[in-house]
Amino acid sequence: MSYYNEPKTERGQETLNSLLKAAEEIFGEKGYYNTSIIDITQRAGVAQGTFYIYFPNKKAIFQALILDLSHTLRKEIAISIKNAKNRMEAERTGFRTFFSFINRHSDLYKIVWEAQFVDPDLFRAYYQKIAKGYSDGLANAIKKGEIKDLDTEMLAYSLIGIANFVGLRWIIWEKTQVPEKAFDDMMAFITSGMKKH
Amino acid sequence: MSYYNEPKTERGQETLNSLLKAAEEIFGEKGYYNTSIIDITQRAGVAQGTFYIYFPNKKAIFQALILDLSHTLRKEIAISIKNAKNRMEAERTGFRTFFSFINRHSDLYKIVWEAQFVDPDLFRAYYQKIAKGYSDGLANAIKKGEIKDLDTEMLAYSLIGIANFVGLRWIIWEKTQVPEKAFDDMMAFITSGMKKH
DNA sequence: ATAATATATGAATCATGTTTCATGTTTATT
DNA sequence: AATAAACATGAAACATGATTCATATATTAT
Repeated sequence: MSYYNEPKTERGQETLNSLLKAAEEIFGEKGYYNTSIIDITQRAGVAQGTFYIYFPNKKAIFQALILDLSHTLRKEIAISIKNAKNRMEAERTGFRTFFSFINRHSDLYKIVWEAQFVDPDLFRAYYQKIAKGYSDGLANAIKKGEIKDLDTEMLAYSLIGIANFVGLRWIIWEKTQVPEKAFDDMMAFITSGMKKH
Repeated sequence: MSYYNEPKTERGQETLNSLLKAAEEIFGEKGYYNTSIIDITQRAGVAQGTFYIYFPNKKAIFQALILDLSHTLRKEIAISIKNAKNRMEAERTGFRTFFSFINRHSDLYKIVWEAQFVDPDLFRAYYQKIAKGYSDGLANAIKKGEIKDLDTEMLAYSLIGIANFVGLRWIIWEKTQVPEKAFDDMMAFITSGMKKH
């Protein structure tokens, strides 16, 4: 299931890429509703009509971006925590990767949040998929006795919430890294919240 | 500083109230950008032009709603935690009040999140104000030795993040209360994350 | 080289929505 | 009761932007 028309030639693929790249940039800058097809095609360097060769409508390119983001982010985090020795180490590495990711893609961070208004079901699916993977990892850690036996779904959403709002405070608003002291304290808070006795 | 023209008569005050109420409902249902002035005036039962007697433009009524929400929510939480015996009890009560509030105002919950795209500065100010009050309360608890000495701003944003995403998962998406087991586990997580040794 | 397919163009077509304004009605003031 | 100030109306002016389409060019297959 794809939100765009698969190009059959090299040239077509390049045009599609230009459109996606332009859309990502401008949606990140001005938001979905303040972005016009003209904005996108102009930055991509193609005519207005060309847009509709690849996408049936404006919403479709937004949806395509969300899917792409979701995939890239989850993959990047999964790879980064692959070799963690235990759950606590996985959490620390996962948070680092997430912050690094939104640092490099602050435009996509905004895109995901706006999805709540452009396509609520997709927004929900996005977080549900992340939360599902998170929950499973936590359930595993509980089985191994690495952390307390708490409701894993609640825990997943809590940790996602922490990541999002701490990221919002420093990376999105301040355009800086999360200060080391804040990061360490955050991990201390999470760690003692989850660890046994 | 106000975003609307103060009515001088009883009749004017009623019309203003109708407009605000209608806007709150429709913004919550369809989002800011999918709501037209016609939608608002129709539901309020007044003519299109009447809107501009009270608000200079569409954005202004949205901003007025945010300010109103911000004020009501902070006040409600402040009152609810006034008589808490200690910080942990204040947290538990504060979370309960927050969830109850968004349960009664799920439309306003959506309005605040959309503010990020309609008026980013106002969105930021909204959370900064909440975070500031939260931080101060936490700093006080640290001084009293009730909780660990952690970066209070980080802690404030983390707790706001937890509340928002757990609320999103159950109250907004599922339209139910947060299950008791999840709520208790959430408080257990937060409590052991903050308490000393 | 020719036909078939894919890609590209941009002006025209729809569709919508914000804001203004000339005019009329209601309420408060004297 | 007369006058001024507030409030209300809805059609017109103004602005924008998504989508379609007839036409043209480029690429691939035969």
